[in-house]
Amino acid sequence: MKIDPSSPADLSAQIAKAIRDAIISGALPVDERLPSEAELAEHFDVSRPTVREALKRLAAQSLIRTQRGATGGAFVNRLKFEDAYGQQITTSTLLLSMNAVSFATACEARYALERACAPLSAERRSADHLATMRAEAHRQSQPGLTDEAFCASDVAFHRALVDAAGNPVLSYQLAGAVEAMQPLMNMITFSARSREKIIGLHQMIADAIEAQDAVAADATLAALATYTQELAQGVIAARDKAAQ
Amino acid sequence: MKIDPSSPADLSAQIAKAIRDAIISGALPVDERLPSEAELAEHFDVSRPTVREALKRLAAQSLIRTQRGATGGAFVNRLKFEDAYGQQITTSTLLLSMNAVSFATACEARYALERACAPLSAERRSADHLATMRAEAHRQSQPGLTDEAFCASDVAFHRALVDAAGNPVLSYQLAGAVEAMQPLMNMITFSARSREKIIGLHQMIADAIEAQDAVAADATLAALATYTQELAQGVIAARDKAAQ
DNA sequence: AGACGTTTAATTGTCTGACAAATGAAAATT
DNA sequence: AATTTTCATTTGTCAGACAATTAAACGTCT
Repeated sequence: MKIDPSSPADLSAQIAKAIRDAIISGALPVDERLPSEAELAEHFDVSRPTVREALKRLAAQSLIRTQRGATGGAFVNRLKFEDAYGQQITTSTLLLSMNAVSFATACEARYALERACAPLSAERRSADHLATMRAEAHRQSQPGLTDEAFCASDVAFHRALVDAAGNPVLSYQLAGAVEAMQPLMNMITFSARSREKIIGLHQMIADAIEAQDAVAADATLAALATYTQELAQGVIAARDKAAQ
Repeated sequence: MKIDPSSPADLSAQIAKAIRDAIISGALPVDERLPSEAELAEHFDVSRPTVREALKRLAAQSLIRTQRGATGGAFVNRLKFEDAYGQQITTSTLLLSMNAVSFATACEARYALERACAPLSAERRSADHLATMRAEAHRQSQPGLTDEAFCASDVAFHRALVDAAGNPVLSYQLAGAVEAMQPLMNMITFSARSREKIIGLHQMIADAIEAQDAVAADATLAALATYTQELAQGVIAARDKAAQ
């Protein structure tokens, strides 16, 4: 293969793209061993450091893994949902923080997505997921909980709700949406009363899921979305007032 | 700063993580210039190639951009929705193809997500988005269209439907779900009759969105989901039969 | 012959030093 | 003052070397 040396892009970026395309197209199947760095360098007519930079780019996307030793090398990595979660969360978090995405926009997206899988969760919920939801709701009611811990438990609750749908693709898609919201949620100071109301809604959601009542679950999620927006608006209004 | 040389992880991975954490935490704001490669090498007590491998990892995630020249260097990149789309699509596509995700699972996730934003699309649709949907529906009715072109137009139609919700976070989340489905959809051979039915449903969706009728849009999307699953089941059944 | 230690070859990880290319700033020239 | 030239800085690339790791091949002893 040849690489265009007159292209404006870095050689390592071009090589990474070539290998990435081969992986996506299926030309390089999972667990296939790539040629050694020395062979790749000769093949693309570049030096080994350049090849290594390309491989590191792919490793950063979890597309390959490397192993040292006699039978080592770079192998096409089976992308796990777990790996994809991490990347999704990093990307989503940065997208929200770097693009001045409003709380309202992010919150709307989050609850729209959650409501999408609520009917499926109601239909398929296992005892495990229900137990997790109950446990988190109970944790949230404990006194002395910091706002951060409350938010973390909130994320765990909603994560269980989403996982209950039993669709890994949905879980993966929503992981970013829910977890990326946490830094924004952490800005909210929860009063005892607002916590009480949220916990009450959480319990209602758990009840609806347990009863396999999709309509009730959807309605309660909608109420939670509305209430969360109200809380945030209060915080924003107070902050704006203080800024004056 | 110091890097643990006894850690099992590569030095470049550790350095990349340190810088990535600094970006995520906000310690390194957008457009901030990182120290030069030579300075980073001295700072982390490693060689320049090692620093470069770390920077390439970050560049692969669009976290930094680099520029040559006197005032060049590596800068913290403002992550654009556009960049995030690309990564999302790549990741989602590979997740589906590498993990033997069934068509049913992927399809369910896709339509669940789409139905989540249909009410918002109905409420906020602009003339632009409606025009795109109409144009794609019309393109789909043209004779002589290959299955691939039909699928591509299908993606464009649904993309417009999602974008009509006017929520960039939702658009970003759904881009992966919809586009990653395309390779799976391309496996389906569309008969003239099935195309006709799909186009009819598309037109009904466009009508509902235009009329701002969220309920009708949701119902039609549900019908489309069911029909798509039926088509796929037919293909799978035929394939299994041929395999015997 | 079989179990166990040793050597060896292959491969990635890291370092050093060097040069090319780009680029903006400073200096020189018109 | 405007333009050109020079220069310093920084990234991009290369060549070569050595260390670390690993599994297979080889020998040795029982």
